[in-house]
Amino acid sequence: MSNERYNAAEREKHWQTKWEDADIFRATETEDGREKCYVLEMFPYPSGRIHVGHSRNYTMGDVFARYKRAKGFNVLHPMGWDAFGMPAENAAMERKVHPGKWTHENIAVMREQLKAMGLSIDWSREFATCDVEYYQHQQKLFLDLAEAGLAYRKSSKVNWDPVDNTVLANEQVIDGRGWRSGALVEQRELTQWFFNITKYSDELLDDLATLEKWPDKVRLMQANWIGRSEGLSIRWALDAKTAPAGHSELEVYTTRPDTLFGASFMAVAADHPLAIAAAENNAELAAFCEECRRLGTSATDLETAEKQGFDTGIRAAHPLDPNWLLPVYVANFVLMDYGTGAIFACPSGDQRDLDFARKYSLPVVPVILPSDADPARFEIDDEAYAGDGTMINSKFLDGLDTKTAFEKVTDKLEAAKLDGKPVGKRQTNYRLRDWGISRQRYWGCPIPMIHCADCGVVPVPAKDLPVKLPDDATFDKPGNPLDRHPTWKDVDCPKCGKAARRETDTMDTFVDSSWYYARFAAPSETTPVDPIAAKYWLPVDQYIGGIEHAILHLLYSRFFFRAISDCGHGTGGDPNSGNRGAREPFDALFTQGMVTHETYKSAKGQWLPPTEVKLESDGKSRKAIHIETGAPVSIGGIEKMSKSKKNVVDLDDFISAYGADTARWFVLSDSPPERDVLYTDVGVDGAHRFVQRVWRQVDEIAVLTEKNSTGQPGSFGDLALSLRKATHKCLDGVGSSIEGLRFNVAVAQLYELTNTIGSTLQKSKDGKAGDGADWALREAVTLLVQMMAPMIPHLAEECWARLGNNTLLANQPWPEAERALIVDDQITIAVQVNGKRRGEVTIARDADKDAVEAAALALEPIVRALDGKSARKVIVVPQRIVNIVV
RNA sequence: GCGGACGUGGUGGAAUCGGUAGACACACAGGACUUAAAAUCCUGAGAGGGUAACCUCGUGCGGGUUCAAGUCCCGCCGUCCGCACCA
Repeated sequence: MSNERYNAAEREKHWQTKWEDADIFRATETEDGREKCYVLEMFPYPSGRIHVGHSRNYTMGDVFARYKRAKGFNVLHPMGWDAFGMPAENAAMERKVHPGKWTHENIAVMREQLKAMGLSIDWSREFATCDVEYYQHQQKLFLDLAEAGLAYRKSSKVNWDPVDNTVLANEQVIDGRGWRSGALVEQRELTQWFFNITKYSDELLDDLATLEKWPDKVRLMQANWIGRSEGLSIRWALDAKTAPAGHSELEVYTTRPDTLFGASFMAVAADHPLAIAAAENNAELAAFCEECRRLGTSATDLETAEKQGFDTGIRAAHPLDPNWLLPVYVANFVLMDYGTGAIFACPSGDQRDLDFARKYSLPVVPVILPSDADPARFEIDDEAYAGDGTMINSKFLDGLDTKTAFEKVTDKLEAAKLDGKPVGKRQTNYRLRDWGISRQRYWGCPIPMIHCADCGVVPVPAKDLPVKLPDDATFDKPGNPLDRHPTWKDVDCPKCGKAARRETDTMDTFVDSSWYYARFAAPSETTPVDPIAAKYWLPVDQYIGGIEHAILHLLYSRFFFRAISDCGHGTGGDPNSGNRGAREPFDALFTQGMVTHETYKSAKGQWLPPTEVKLESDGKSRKAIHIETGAPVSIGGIEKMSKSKKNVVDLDDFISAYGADTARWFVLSDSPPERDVLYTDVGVDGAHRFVQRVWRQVDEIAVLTEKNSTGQPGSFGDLALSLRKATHKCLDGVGSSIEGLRFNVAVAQLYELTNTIGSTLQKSKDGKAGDGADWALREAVTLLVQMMAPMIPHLAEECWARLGNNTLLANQPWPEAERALIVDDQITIAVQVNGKRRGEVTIARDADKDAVEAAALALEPIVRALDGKSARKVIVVPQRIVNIVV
């Protein structure tokens, strides 16, 4: 017995080189007879280094890709870099390093880290979105979208830092102040580029139903995000005595016209034209509107802020009762972006309206009676009732149900006239807004447009692409480096030839990630998306990434792929014919959980990395001290591994200590993949022990069986047979677990088989194993190694070789389980009395109900539990359970 | 604030369709091997009661549906994710 320890560091490198030399992970260009399978993990932002937290996503994708390859699929498993973005520009400002240099250095490090994990990636297709070879195509896509009217300019709000004179991202606004300057942030209007995603609202919503391999929760979140609603727009006449000049009506959108008799006030956004007009000669109101603008642009801030309003003094006439005048407020919770930027409020039916009404002592009239409420006693206290019911206090609607009332009011208001036009109009509304893609930053894809004083906005002619980022930009101060570059924006107008200026906005990085998966199909093509390759490879068969992308990235990608397809860049469909090609980019989606880790803080409140902390335990409580200073360290909460909290375990450190296989095994073990997994040293030790244990086991069995490795014996003893059954059941189970991405279950099944092999091996060594045991052992470890191969591929190769094979395991087909060994003729099912388990019966698998019932009733514990009483009813679910009801 | 999810032993979790709750692992305890330790191997264990056979309770909390609920429904509590310029 050799029994040497498996040297992961050395052997992993060895097998990675073998795979690379054999070039086995390179995908074919197109069709090769096999069924295709495109496996993709959301590509990383090159932030610096890869930590164990990142590695989980890639490991999962890799297990799936390797498994599918073994199952005979033509697998495409590429990798690239989502390489534009703010951190590079921040690094440039802080460390005086060019964003491109910083990014490419990070990529170089991270590429090596990913390679050290032994991923089955086709590296020949790698690209970074910040390279002109990629973004030039994105510029072409932009031009085509603009041509098709899908990219356009309009005014919208940004967070403005008045000290740094720069636009801030939402995450750069902390408690209403700029993160660098500390200045109070204000909203400012800028003309910016937008993609017309709302044109696709209905398609994006309706097609969610076809995404059967997406998690329901993601589909639901997207549906709510799009937020299609059927409602009514209503024009309210303004009281001429109180309205500002030129304003005679106020249009609101509502999904609940049935509650119109519960209306108690109107509210408009601070930027609503009526608010602006009213503020002109009302300084207090103007100040209030200014205050609303100071909240910045983030929805979280706007909606969690205390509800505040200001009475404009304007009064609006109720559309169903011209003598009923309602006050018009400016309210900080009404958003200009949604509907018409104005609402009528029914406090009894909407919590936000109710809170507001209570605060400003406005009337609260209940108009809907819940079906289970007592009409005499029903009243609204501090909880609004938004559900359905019977109309009350609503004149001609009284007694109707909510839906009928909706129809009746709607019909009436559609027929009613104000200034000769209908008061009400049925309208489908969406919460989804067009996608603003302009960023006033350097490190992004330049928008290929030119501003000419005479010709207006002129697209850069396709022949003049790419519009390259200048290398000699300066990053010493805030603001847009493209805008202040001395010469870059100077260009001649392509139309009239006069001096003009380039667009200095760059694109949102979400644009980069909205089509990269299509580029992977043919990453060197001269057109953005090669229709032949795309038609073959798309859609992505299995997409894997974090749940945090459930809405934006995935929705943008679904939109962008449709939009570019409709401009002729998709999978070869013809937008004008019935065949529009593939519409959805991702056929199956899996959202994986994060790797979490404890956090540590010094007495001064600084985050400390785990490497600088020593943990001590006296069995009951745990203490942490700072290794260098010996100072006490407070142990904080368990949070997602992130650079900012420093609770990361570097992948290089991990691999040099334990090897890539241990890392892979660890992140797959225990936690279900869609849930978070907690990183602990003891958990890692456990994973590492397993890797070593498998190696020992294979080594021992190889030694034990190499002398007598004869053909399959004619008969097997009980022990050999039960090992064979365990092995083939495991094979069946692991296959379907990987297929269903239930990696933690696959891991448990492999542990179980290893345990069975271990005990059989022990008996064999003791000479008590009986007929065929050695052969069964060899079969078991051989299949074990093949099953482990997708998860811990290096060790599997090593074991494969140790078992005498001179082929690469990565090229072997997935083994087939023997059906006869999987199905038992005898099964054990539980027997309950009144739902409580009182015994179990072992019976032929195909026994009929009567036989099962008879056997169950004859069981000694059942007879005892029945205690002479006769069964009232016996429920027999074949192959599942017997329940005797007395 | 709005939208979405999750909650099972000391710990991570399993239970694929409403059908034996706690697979598998970690930690722990006892034993074997060893001069000793490490490593390895074996055994034990949800809680409570009982010499034992066995009994009772038990999947965040409170209700409900069902022969049967971790699983379905209603309400509550807690944690996490997203909210449009972080990626």
